[in-house]
Amino acid sequence: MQELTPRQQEILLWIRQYMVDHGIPPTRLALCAAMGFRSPNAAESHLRALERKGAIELVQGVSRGIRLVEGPKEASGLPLIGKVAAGQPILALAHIESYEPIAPELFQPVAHYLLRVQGESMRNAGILEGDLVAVHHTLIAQNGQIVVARLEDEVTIKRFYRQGERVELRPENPDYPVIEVNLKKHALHIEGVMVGLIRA
Amino acid sequence: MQELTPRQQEILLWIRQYMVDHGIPPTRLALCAAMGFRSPNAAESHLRALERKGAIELVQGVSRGIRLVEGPKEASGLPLIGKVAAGQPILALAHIESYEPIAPELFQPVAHYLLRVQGESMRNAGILEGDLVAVHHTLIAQNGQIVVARLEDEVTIKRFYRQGERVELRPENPDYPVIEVNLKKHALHIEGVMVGLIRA
DNA sequence: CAAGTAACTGTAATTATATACAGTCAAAAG
DNA sequence: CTTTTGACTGTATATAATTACAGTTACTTG
Repeated sequence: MQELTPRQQEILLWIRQYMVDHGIPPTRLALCAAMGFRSPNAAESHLRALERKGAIELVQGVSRGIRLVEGPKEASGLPLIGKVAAGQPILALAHIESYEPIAPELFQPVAHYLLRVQGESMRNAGILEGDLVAVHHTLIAQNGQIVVARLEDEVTIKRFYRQGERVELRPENPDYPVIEVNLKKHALHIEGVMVGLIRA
Repeated sequence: MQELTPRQQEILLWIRQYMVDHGIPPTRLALCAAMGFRSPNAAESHLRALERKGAIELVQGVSRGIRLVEGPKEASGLPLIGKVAAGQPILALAHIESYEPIAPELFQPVAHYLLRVQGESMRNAGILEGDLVAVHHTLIAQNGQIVVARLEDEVTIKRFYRQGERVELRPENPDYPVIEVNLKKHALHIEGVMVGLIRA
């Protein structure tokens, strides 16, 4: 799909909303009225442009023959992140293993991606190996929150505690060590906080 | 919605399919052609009957102004079961607290309902208080499976072990007792097995 | 500057579509 | 038996809706 002008984008959004509200696509006259045009031909013109740019499909000679071009499957699920390459953003396309049919809004705050748990370091928090952790992307965490942290090139899920320049990434399993980080010496990035879990 | 005749049901299904295939509702002429009518008025007639019976809504004077009356939300989610009354089936309407926007097929085998976990008896299995357990309805369980069991009037989630007439419902937390049941003396019903978990 | 695109106005013709009106026949229920 | 409902036929009319054709103005790019 090609780049849309602001006006075209506005019209596309309006069409989408109309379909949500009414259950059918709009007519040219409806679009004309909504956009304040004085001629239905302006509406027709815009629809033709949106079709040319690949945003919609028009069915010739069919009343309300407007189809939104569906986005790819990622529009309706959560990406499951696999191996994260050093230095790359976590949501880089190359890291996405699959999309899971899970509504992001199931979680609060909304989830942005899923990570598969490896190991049993968080077992006592009810987080088992193989579970999918739902993560809300944020750069800031509160003490006590379970975070996705990137330490050097390692991505890990731990409970976060910070005091000044000192950070502790605590496991929820006594068999695992606390990871202590001096922020003056080591790079530590918060990638997000855990907002939920799926065991499937 | 009132009872539909077989022909009306057939037409309703056809309308639904048309909308899936074309992204818009059908015209009377389209329905007429599909059903082999010689007059569009037969189509109109059926639509009127479907409207009267509450299966669709017709928008007067609007081309393709046909709306399927949405089924209740249960069509697209999993029921969350609340308090189960003695002697009543678990999926009785009165037990359903809400529907959660979770695809049943996320789990394998497919989930039929959700139960909220109460207490910490299954903590060491990563099942915490407040979690939603996804349950596949079945009357038969294997040893070692986590089941939803009904003992007298109590519904409980435990790990199932059976030997002859003796059943153990084992917690996953040493602070809780094993429940031993003699099937000759007490009624025990398996309501389903756990197939997944959601923490949201 | 010319050409192309975007964003419209204006008008009318053509086609799509819903609906009105009149009717028949069959089956079921009271 | 009568009435009602279901399931259609038949025809025509009125309205909804798309689209064609002609145009203007503003902005951007080569």
